[in-house]
Amino acid sequence: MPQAWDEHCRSELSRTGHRAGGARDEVVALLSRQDCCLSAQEIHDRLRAGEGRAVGLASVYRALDVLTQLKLVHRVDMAGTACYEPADPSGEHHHHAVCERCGKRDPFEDPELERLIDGVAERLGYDVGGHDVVLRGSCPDCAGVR
Amino acid sequence: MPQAWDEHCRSELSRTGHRAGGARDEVVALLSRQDCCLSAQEIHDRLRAGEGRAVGLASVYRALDVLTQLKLVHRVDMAGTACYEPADPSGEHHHHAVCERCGKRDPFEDPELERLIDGVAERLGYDVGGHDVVLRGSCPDCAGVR
DNA sequence: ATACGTGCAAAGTATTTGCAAACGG
DNA sequence: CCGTTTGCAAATACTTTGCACGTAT
Repeated sequence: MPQAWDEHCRSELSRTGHRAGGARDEVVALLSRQDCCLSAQEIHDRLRAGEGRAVGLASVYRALDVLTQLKLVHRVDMAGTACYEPADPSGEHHHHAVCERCGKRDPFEDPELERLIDGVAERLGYDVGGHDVVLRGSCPDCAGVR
Repeated sequence: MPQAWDEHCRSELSRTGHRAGGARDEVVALLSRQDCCLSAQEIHDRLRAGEGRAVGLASVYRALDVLTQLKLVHRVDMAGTACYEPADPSGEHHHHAVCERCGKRDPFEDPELERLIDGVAERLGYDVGGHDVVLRGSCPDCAGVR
Protein backbone atom coordinates (compact mmCIF):
# COMPACT_ATOMS: atom_id res chain seq x y z
CA MET A 1 0.00 0.00 0.00
CA PRO A 2 2.21 2.77 -1.25
CA GLN A 3 -0.90 4.91 -1.03
CA ALA A 4 -0.37 5.27 2.69
CA TRP A 5 2.56 7.60 2.41
CA ASP A 6 0.93 10.72 1.06
CA GLU A 7 -1.77 10.36 3.70
CA HIS A 8 0.83 10.16 6.40
CA CYS A 9 2.63 13.06 4.84
CA ARG A 10 -0.33 15.38 4.82
CA SER A 11 -1.29 14.55 8.36
CA GLU A 12 2.24 15.13 9.60
CA LEU A 13 2.34 18.43 7.76
CA SER A 14 -0.87 19.68 9.26
CA ARG A 15 0.09 18.35 12.68
CA THR A 16 3.28 20.41 12.53
CA GLY A 17 1.34 23.50 11.55
CA HIS A 18 1.79 23.63 7.81
CA ARG A 19 -0.88 24.70 5.42
CA ALA A 20 -2.35 22.65 2.62
CA GLY A 21 -3.30 23.33 -0.92
CA GLY A 22 -0.24 24.65 -2.62
CA ALA A 23 2.98 23.75 -4.28
CA ARG A 24 4.05 21.46 -1.49
CA ASP A 25 1.04 19.24 -2.03
CA GLU A 26 1.88 18.86 -5.67
CA VAL A 27 5.33 17.71 -4.74
CA VAL A 28 3.95 15.22 -2.23
CA ALA A 29 1.45 13.92 -4.74
CA LEU A 30 4.10 13.43 -7.39
CA LEU A 31 6.54 11.74 -5.04
CA SER A 32 3.88 9.38 -3.78
CA ARG A 33 3.49 8.05 -7.31
CA GLN A 34 7.21 7.48 -7.63
CA ASP A 35 9.01 4.21 -7.19
CA CYS A 36 12.47 5.65 -7.03
CA CYS A 37 14.18 8.93 -6.27
CA LEU A 38 13.85 12.15 -8.27
CA SER A 39 15.93 15.32 -8.36
CA ALA A 40 14.37 18.71 -7.66
CA GLN A 41 14.71 19.58 -11.32
CA GLU A 42 13.00 16.36 -12.37
CA ILE A 43 10.13 17.01 -10.02
CA HIS A 44 9.77 20.52 -11.35
CA ASP A 45 9.86 19.33 -14.95
CA ARG A 46 7.34 16.57 -14.46
CA LEU A 47 4.89 18.83 -12.73
CA ARG A 48 5.28 21.35 -15.50
CA ALA A 49 4.90 18.61 -18.10
CA GLY A 50 1.43 17.80 -16.91
CA GLU A 51 1.84 15.39 -14.01
CA GLY A 52 0.23 17.91 -11.71
CA ARG A 53 0.21 21.69 -11.60
CA ALA A 54 3.30 23.70 -12.56
CA VAL A 55 5.21 24.87 -9.53
CA GLY A 56 8.18 27.20 -9.11
CA LEU A 57 11.50 25.43 -8.82
CA ALA A 58 12.28 27.32 -5.64
CA SER A 59 9.07 26.03 -4.11
CA VAL A 60 10.05 22.51 -5.00
CA TYR A 61 13.28 22.99 -3.11
CA ARG A 62 11.47 24.55 -0.20
CA ALA A 63 8.94 21.74 -0.07
CA LEU A 64 11.67 19.13 -0.20
CA ASP A 65 13.50 20.92 2.56
CA VAL A 66 10.51 20.87 4.87
CA LEU A 67 9.72 17.28 4.05
CA THR A 68 13.29 16.23 4.62
CA GLN A 69 13.38 17.90 8.01
CA LEU A 70 10.23 16.11 9.02
CA LYS A 71 11.89 12.93 7.80
CA LEU A 72 9.03 12.38 5.41
CA VAL A 73 11.34 12.23 2.46
CA HIS A 74 14.84 10.96 2.23
CA ARG A 75 17.59 12.80 0.45
CA VAL A 76 20.27 10.94 -1.47
CA ASP A 77 23.34 12.71 -2.82
CA MET A 78 24.62 11.50 -6.14
CA ALA A 79 27.29 13.02 -8.35
CA GLY A 80 26.52 16.68 -7.95
CA THR A 81 22.75 16.40 -7.64
CA ALA A 82 20.49 15.54 -4.76
CA CYS A 83 17.61 13.12 -5.25
CA TYR A 84 14.60 12.71 -3.03
CA GLU A 85 12.15 9.93 -2.35
CA PRO A 86 9.38 9.10 0.09
CA ALA A 87 10.61 7.79 3.42
CA ASP A 88 8.54 4.87 4.54
CA PRO A 89 7.18 5.64 8.00
CA SER A 90 7.75 2.03 9.03
CA GLY A 91 11.47 2.54 8.62
CA GLU A 92 11.63 0.22 5.64
CA HIS A 93 13.89 1.60 2.98
CA HIS A 94 16.03 0.75 0.03
CA HIS A 95 19.28 1.86 -1.53
CA HIS A 96 20.42 2.60 -5.06
CA ALA A 97 22.51 1.36 -7.90
CA VAL A 98 23.33 4.07 -10.42
CA CYS A 99 24.42 3.48 -13.98
CA GLU A 100 27.25 5.85 -14.81
CA ARG A 101 26.61 5.39 -18.52
CA CYS A 102 22.89 5.94 -18.96
CA GLY A 103 22.02 7.46 -15.62
CA LYS A 104 19.47 4.81 -14.74
CA ARG A 105 18.78 4.38 -11.05
CA ASP A 106 17.70 1.04 -9.65
CA PRO A 107 16.54 0.50 -6.10
CA PHE A 108 17.43 -2.55 -4.09
CA GLU A 109 17.16 -3.67 -0.53
CA ASP A 110 18.88 -6.13 1.72
CA PRO A 111 17.86 -6.75 5.33
CA GLU A 112 21.21 -8.18 6.25
CA LEU A 113 22.90 -5.07 4.95
CA GLU A 114 20.71 -2.97 7.24
CA ARG A 115 21.55 -5.15 10.19
CA LEU A 116 25.25 -4.84 9.52
CA ILE A 117 25.11 -1.10 9.18
CA ASP A 118 23.30 -0.80 12.46
CA GLY A 119 26.09 -2.78 14.04
CA VAL A 120 28.72 -0.48 12.57
CA ALA A 121 26.86 2.58 13.81
CA GLU A 122 26.83 1.23 17.31
CA ARG A 123 30.50 0.37 17.17
CA LEU A 124 31.33 3.95 16.22
CA GLY A 125 29.31 5.43 19.04
CA TYR A 126 27.39 7.52 16.52
CA ASP A 127 23.78 8.34 17.00
CA VAL A 128 22.95 7.52 13.41
CA GLY A 129 19.87 9.09 11.94
CA GLY A 130 20.16 7.54 8.53
CA HIS A 131 22.49 6.05 6.01
CA ASP A 132 22.96 5.63 2.30
CA VAL A 133 24.50 3.01 0.13
CA VAL A 134 25.21 3.82 -3.49
CA LEU A 135 26.54 1.38 -6.07
CA ARG A 136 28.14 2.96 -9.11
CA GLY A 137 28.78 1.15 -12.34
CA SER A 138 27.10 -0.08 -15.50
CA CYS A 139 23.59 -1.41 -15.51
CA PRO A 140 22.90 -4.76 -17.22
CA ASP A 141 22.00 -3.01 -20.49
CA CYS A 142 25.04 -0.78 -20.61
CA ALA A 143 27.45 -3.38 -19.32
CA GLY A 144 26.78 -5.37 -22.46
CA VAL A 145 27.46 -2.48 -24.79
CA ARG A 146 30.78 -1.77 -23.23
CA MET B 1 52.71 1.92 4.99
CA PRO B 2 50.53 4.76 3.90
CA GLN B 3 53.65 6.14 2.29
CA ALA B 4 53.21 3.73 -0.58
CA TRP B 5 50.30 5.55 -2.12
CA ASP B 6 51.96 8.71 -3.37
CA GLU B 7 54.72 6.58 -4.88
CA HIS B 8 52.17 4.48 -6.69
CA CYS B 9 50.39 7.62 -7.72
CA ARG B 10 53.39 9.26 -9.30
CA SER B 11 54.41 6.14 -11.14
CA GLU B 12 50.91 5.66 -12.51
CA LEU B 13 50.82 9.27 -13.59
CA SER B 14 54.07 9.08 -15.46
CA ARG B 15 53.17 5.70 -16.92
CA THR B 16 50.01 7.22 -18.37
CA GLY B 17 51.96 10.09 -19.87
CA HIS B 18 51.45 12.85 -17.37
CA ARG B 19 54.09 15.35 -16.43
CA ALA B 20 55.51 15.90 -12.98
CA GLY B 21 56.39 18.93 -10.97
CA GLY B 22 53.28 21.06 -10.79
CA ALA B 23 50.03 21.62 -9.02
CA ARG B 24 48.99 18.01 -9.35
CA ASP B 25 51.96 16.87 -7.32
CA GLU B 26 51.05 19.22 -4.53
CA VAL B 27 47.59 17.72 -4.44
CA VAL B 28 48.97 14.20 -4.37
CA ALA B 29 51.42 15.11 -1.62
CA LEU B 30 48.71 16.65 0.51
CA LEU B 31 46.29 13.79 0.02
CA SER B 32 48.92 11.23 0.89
CA ARG B 33 49.24 12.84 4.31
CA GLN B 34 45.50 12.66 4.86
CA ASP B 35 43.67 10.05 6.84
CA CYS B 36 40.21 10.95 5.61
CA CYS B 37 38.57 12.68 2.70
CA LEU B 38 38.90 16.37 1.78
CA SER B 39 36.88 18.63 -0.46
CA ALA B 40 38.51 20.51 -3.34
CA GLN B 41 38.11 23.73 -1.42
CA GLU B 42 39.76 22.23 1.66
CA ILE B 43 42.69 21.02 -0.37
CA HIS B 44 43.07 24.43 -1.95
CA ASP B 45 42.90 26.18 1.41
CA ARG B 46 45.39 23.91 3.11
CA LEU B 47 47.91 24.25 0.35
CA ARG B 48 47.51 27.99 0.46
CA ALA B 49 47.79 27.93 4.26
CA GLY B 50 51.27 26.52 4.07
CA GLU B 51 50.89 22.76 3.76
CA GLY B 52 52.55 22.86 0.39
CA ARG B 53 52.63 25.43 -2.40
CA ALA B 54 49.57 27.53 -3.22
CA VAL B 55 47.73 26.17 -6.22
CA GLY B 56 44.79 27.48 -8.24
CA LEU B 57 41.46 26.04 -7.27
CA ALA B 58 40.77 25.06 -10.86
CA SER B 59 43.98 23.06 -10.93
CA VAL B 60 42.93 21.25 -7.80
CA TYR B 61 39.73 20.24 -9.52
CA ARG B 62 41.60 19.23 -12.66
CA ALA B 63 44.10 17.20 -10.67
CA LEU B 64 41.34 15.45 -8.78
CA ASP B 65 39.58 14.72 -12.02
CA VAL B 66 42.61 13.03 -13.53
CA LEU B 67 43.33 11.12 -10.36
CA THR B 68 39.76 9.98 -10.11
CA GLN B 69 39.75 8.72 -13.68
CA LEU B 70 42.90 6.75 -13.02
CA LYS B 71 41.18 5.41 -9.93
CA LEU B 72 43.99 6.73 -7.79
CA VAL B 73 41.60 8.73 -5.70
CA HIS B 74 38.08 8.01 -4.71
CA ARG B 75 35.33 10.58 -4.84
CA VAL B 76 32.60 10.65 -2.22
CA ASP B 77 29.54 12.84 -2.58
CA MET B 78 28.23 14.36 0.61
CA ALA B 79 25.57 17.01 1.05
CA GLY B 80 26.34 19.26 -1.87
CA THR B 81 30.11 18.87 -1.89
CA ALA B 82 32.40 16.23 -3.25
CA CYS B 83 35.22 14.88 -1.10
CA TYR B 84 38.26 13.00 -2.29
CA GLU B 85 40.68 10.58 -0.71
CA PRO B 86 43.48 8.27 -1.76
CA ALA B 87 42.29 4.96 -3.18
CA ASP B 88 44.33 2.12 -1.85
CA PRO B 89 45.76 0.19 -4.82
CA SER B 90 45.09 -3.08 -3.00
CA GLY B 91 41.39 -2.41 -3.21
CA GLU B 92 41.13 -1.94 0.52
CA HIS B 93 38.84 0.92 1.36
CA HIS B 94 36.71 2.42 4.03
CA HIS B 95 33.47 4.32 4.32
CA HIS B 96 32.32 7.34 6.27
CA ALA B 97 30.22 8.46 9.15
CA VAL B 98 29.39 12.15 8.98
CA CYS B 99 28.29 14.26 11.91
CA GLU B 100 25.47 16.51 10.82
CA ARG B 101 26.10 18.81 13.75
CA CYS B 102 29.82 19.54 13.69
CA GLY B 103 30.70 18.26 10.25
CA LYS B 104 33.24 15.76 11.52
CA ARG B 105 33.94 12.85 9.23
CA ASP B 106 35.03 9.50 10.61
CA PRO B 107 36.18 6.60 8.49
CA PHE B 108 35.29 3.02 9.24
CA GLU B 109 35.58 -0.31 7.53
CA ASP B 110 33.87 -3.64 7.67
CA PRO B 111 34.90 -6.62 5.55
CA GLU B 112 31.56 -8.29 5.93
CA LEU B 113 29.85 -5.18 4.63
CA GLU B 114 32.04 -5.31 1.54
CA ARG B 115 31.22 -8.94 1.01
CA LEU B 116 27.51 -8.27 1.27
CA ILE B 117 27.62 -5.39 -1.15
CA ASP B 118 29.45 -7.50 -3.69
CA GLY B 119 26.66 -10.01 -3.38
CA VAL B 120 24.02 -7.37 -3.98
CA ALA B 121 25.87 -6.06 -7.03
CA GLU B 122 25.92 -9.51 -8.55
CA ARG B 123 22.26 -10.05 -7.83
CA LEU B 124 21.41 -6.83 -9.69
CA GLY B 125 23.43 -7.76 -12.73
CA TYR B 126 25.33 -4.54 -12.45
CA ASP B 127 28.95 -4.28 -13.37
CA VAL B 128 29.77 -2.31 -10.27
CA GLY B 129 32.86 -0.16 -10.36
CA GLY B 130 32.57 1.17 -6.86
CA HIS B 131 30.27 1.91 -4.02
CA ASP B 132 29.82 4.24 -1.09
CA VAL B 133 28.27 3.92 2.30
CA VAL B 134 27.56 7.06 4.30
CA LEU B 135 26.19 7.14 7.82
CA ARG B 136 24.59 10.42 8.86
CA GLY B 137 23.93 11.44 12.42
CA SER B 138 25.61 12.82 15.51
CA CYS B 139 29.13 11.90 16.48
CA PRO B 140 29.79 10.74 20.04
CA ASP B 141 30.70 14.29 21.12
CA CYS B 142 27.67 15.97 19.61
CA ALA B 143 25.24 13.22 20.57
CA GLY B 144 25.88 14.05 24.20
CA VAL B 145 25.26 17.77 23.77
CA ARG B 146 21.87 17.34 22.29
C1' DA C 1 60.61 23.09 -29.65
C1' DT C 2 56.21 21.32 -28.44
C1' DA C 3 52.79 19.45 -26.11
C1' DC C 4 50.92 19.26 -21.64
C1' DG C 5 49.93 21.83 -17.28
C1' DT C 6 48.68 25.91 -14.79
C1' DG C 7 46.41 30.19 -13.21
C1' DC C 8 42.92 33.38 -13.66
C1' DA C 9 38.61 34.83 -14.88
C1' DA C 10 34.35 33.83 -17.06
C1' DA C 11 30.69 30.46 -17.64
C1' DG C 12 27.88 26.69 -15.91
C1' DT C 13 24.93 23.96 -12.78
C1' DA C 14 22.65 23.15 -8.39
C1' DT C 15 20.54 25.27 -4.63
C1' DT C 16 19.12 29.16 -1.45
C1' DT C 17 17.24 33.54 -0.28
C1' DG C 18 14.70 38.26 -0.51
C1' DC C 19 10.54 40.15 -1.34
C1' DA C 20 5.87 41.35 -2.72
C1' DA C 21 1.70 39.18 -4.00
C1' DA C 22 -1.64 35.27 -3.18
C1' DC C 23 -4.01 32.41 -0.03
C1' DG C 24 -5.63 29.20 3.78
C1' DG C 25 -7.47 29.05 8.32
C1' DC D 1 -7.24 39.65 8.81
C1' DC D 2 -2.69 37.58 9.63
C1' DG D 3 0.92 34.70 9.18
C1' DT D 4 2.30 31.06 5.86
C1' DT D 5 3.37 29.92 1.23
C1' DT D 6 4.43 30.92 -3.40
C1' DG D 7 6.79 32.64 -7.65
C1' DC D 8 10.17 35.19 -9.60
C1' DA D 9 14.58 36.99 -9.78
C1' DA D 10 18.82 37.79 -7.69
C1' DA D 11 22.31 35.70 -4.90
C1' DT D 12 25.33 31.88 -3.51
C1' DA D 13 27.99 27.60 -3.63
C1' DC D 14 30.40 24.36 -6.15
C1' DT D 15 32.52 22.94 -10.34
C1' DT D 16 33.96 23.32 -15.25
C1' DT D 17 35.92 25.71 -19.20
C1' DG D 18 38.52 29.09 -22.33
C1' DC D 19 42.64 31.12 -23.02
C1' DA D 20 47.40 32.92 -22.73
C1' DC D 21 51.48 31.71 -20.67
C1' DG D 22 54.94 28.59 -18.36
C1' DT D 23 57.61 24.42 -18.25
C1' DA D 24 58.94 19.41 -18.28
C1' DT D 25 60.50 16.33 -21.58
